[in-house]
Amino acid sequence: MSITESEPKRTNFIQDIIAEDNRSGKWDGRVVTRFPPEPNGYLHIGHAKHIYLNFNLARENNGTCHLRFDDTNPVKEEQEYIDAIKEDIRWLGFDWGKHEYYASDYFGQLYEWAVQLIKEGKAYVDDLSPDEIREYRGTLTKPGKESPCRNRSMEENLDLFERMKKGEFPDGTKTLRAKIDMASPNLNMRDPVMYRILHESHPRSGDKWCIYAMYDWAHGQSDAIEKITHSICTLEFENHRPLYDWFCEELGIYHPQQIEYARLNITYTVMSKRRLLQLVQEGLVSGWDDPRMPTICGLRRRGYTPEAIHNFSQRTGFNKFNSTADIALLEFCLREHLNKVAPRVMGVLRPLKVVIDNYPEGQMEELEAINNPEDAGAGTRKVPFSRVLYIERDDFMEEPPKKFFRLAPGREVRLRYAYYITCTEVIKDKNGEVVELHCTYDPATRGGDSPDGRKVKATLHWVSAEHALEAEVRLYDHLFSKENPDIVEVGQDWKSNFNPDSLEVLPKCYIEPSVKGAAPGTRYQFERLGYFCVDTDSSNEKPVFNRTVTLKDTWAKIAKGQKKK
RNA sequence: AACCCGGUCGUGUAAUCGGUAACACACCAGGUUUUGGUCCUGGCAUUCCUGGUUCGAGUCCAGGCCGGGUAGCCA
Repeated sequence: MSITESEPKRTNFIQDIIAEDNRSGKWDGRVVTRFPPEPNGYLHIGHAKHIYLNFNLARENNGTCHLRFDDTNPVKEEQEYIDAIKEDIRWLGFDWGKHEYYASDYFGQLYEWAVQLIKEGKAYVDDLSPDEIREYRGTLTKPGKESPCRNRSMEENLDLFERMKKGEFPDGTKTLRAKIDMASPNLNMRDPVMYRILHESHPRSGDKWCIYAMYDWAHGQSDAIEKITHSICTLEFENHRPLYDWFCEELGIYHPQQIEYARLNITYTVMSKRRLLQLVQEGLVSGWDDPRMPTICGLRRRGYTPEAIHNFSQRTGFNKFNSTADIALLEFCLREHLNKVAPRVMGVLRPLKVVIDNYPEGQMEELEAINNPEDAGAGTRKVPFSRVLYIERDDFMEEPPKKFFRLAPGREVRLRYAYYITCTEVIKDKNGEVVELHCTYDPATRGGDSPDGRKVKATLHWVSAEHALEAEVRLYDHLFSKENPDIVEVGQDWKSNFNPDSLEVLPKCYIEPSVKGAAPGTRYQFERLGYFCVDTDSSNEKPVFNRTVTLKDTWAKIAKGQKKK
């Protein structure tokens, strides 16, 4: 896979740890990482960054990266998500090869290890209810107290645990707990639950089990089974590390190193699975793959490239404190890549009819246009020109303010790759709205250059009315109107910051005919406007384009400044 | 004093043993240009505070301040 490297790759504290381990021979030079998603939802760009981290760390250190589904909670998990997750990782360009694993495949080993801990007096079956467990746990400032079941005999624990497994007890009536320390200042060490009873069919293990391991009991042990060297997770698991270490030590098994780093946050969006699910369920967006969503499938549909996401992952870096990346950086990474690979094309989003009065009626000629000035190998194409054209409404102003270089009455501009035209007449409807322009063209300027050296200050994109393709174009803006969606008026929640203008549908746009028949996912730059890609809703009868991201727009910035004054 | 982790330009990161605070985005100002795009040039922080060690501290020590995480039979 080619990743554009526009700046030297910076190091990070995790790579430093790996480099040191390789120097000291701690893992005999092995590097094995893993991406451990829970199949209970779709992946988002934060996951993409984690995937990028783990697969790259493995690749750059001659190691391997496993894909392991953390499927220990059958209540929430589904096969549908497993398939979608695999598709997303492949699209990002990573390959786990034969290393596809499931925590559910380890249920037997986990059970045996639990029996081992019971035999050693390090785990016990507890009869406390969920409420009682919470009460016995104590609080952040007060130690917990021991369960009356804590000192059951080893034989009784063994018998009870086996009967839990056999399904003799209803959900929630018993748990297996590690016997550690109810007074520990770390709540995770106050006899954490290892198994709960769940009479629930599992997507992979079916009805074989009715006791399911908790995260802390399953995750580290899965890492151990797979001989992971560096188990990388997010900051909120920092408090779990002592427990991660405790299980491996007490069991006397292979002991990977857990390393935590800060999860990704981005301005003007939300990132938690819970919130993304809420947006979908409450119909604020059309689905997980709504092009406004920061999900991988949403970004894909929007027209993002894997390379842009990789570069963004690299540039946001890896650290141990919370921060929020500017969405402008993501958009920069996107433009940077698209600028190099997206073919140029002309499309008019808000059409304004232009008649070239001195151009012969019924005549058509094909003008040569460059496909990508950044890529000489991309070649050229022919664009049809005729007497009636469309230009962008924004490219004409009857009373142009200072610094507006585009078309105005009496003014001459260039039509890209075509001719210089001069506006001679403005036609308005009864409301005073401009509906049509009449212009004259200079035949000597064919191709867009004036032989007499005359200069124009603007070059406009255009499309021949008769030859253009009619298309729907969907414009997207940030999902939320505030940089930090959590800043709200009293009594409101984050959803009150949802940006009502995040989607604008333009049902009747005109695109040059060369894009006809382009498959969904095909990306273009519509010159002077932005990058667009063919949506999955598109058909030959009705092409649909998504605006992936705008071009940088200096004029919009100036105009905004003028408006303020 | 619950415990754990952390604090470097507006934002995100870098600075190997203690040795001129660097890069990118954003922003501002210019240049080039048949995309007001791209590209090019320039501008923009004495590292949370206070003290200490040292010829020398973003880096080491002490105290403070501020931020995040943790009381699921979720992961």
